[in-house]
Amino acid sequence: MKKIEEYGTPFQREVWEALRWIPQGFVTTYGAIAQYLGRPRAVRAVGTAVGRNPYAPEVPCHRVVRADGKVGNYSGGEGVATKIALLEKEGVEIREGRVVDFAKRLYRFDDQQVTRSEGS
DNA sequence: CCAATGACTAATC
DNA sequence: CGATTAGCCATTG
Repeated sequence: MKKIEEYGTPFQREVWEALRWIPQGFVTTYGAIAQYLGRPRAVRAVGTAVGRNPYAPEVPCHRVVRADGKVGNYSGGEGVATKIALLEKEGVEIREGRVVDFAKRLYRFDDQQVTRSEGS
């Protein structure tokens, strides 16, 4: 693993490290990361920080999508096309630029990625 | 320090 | 659902 600790601002490092908690096959939103970092309103800053991730796609910045379920943007490889390719390769289905079953694929940093099938 | 910027979000039209 | 507007925040010049 690379040493994130040596690059970027403290805030950016927090964001990049947060990306590591996102399980393969799941996605999260910029807002979720912002909340996880204790800065629920810093969604833009989070987006900028994620976009500047120098370790993509090693650090799963491609697992971050928009709050409405759309894929959003991507700066690596072929852009959004690469982002979608990576996600589908991990088992996240994408249709018309949106994540299929977004609610079920969303990782909230709260608990584990339990797919909980209609609990009681 | 101020002004501009951006892989965002929510509300309106 | 696409286009616009306004809000918010860390980073950068």
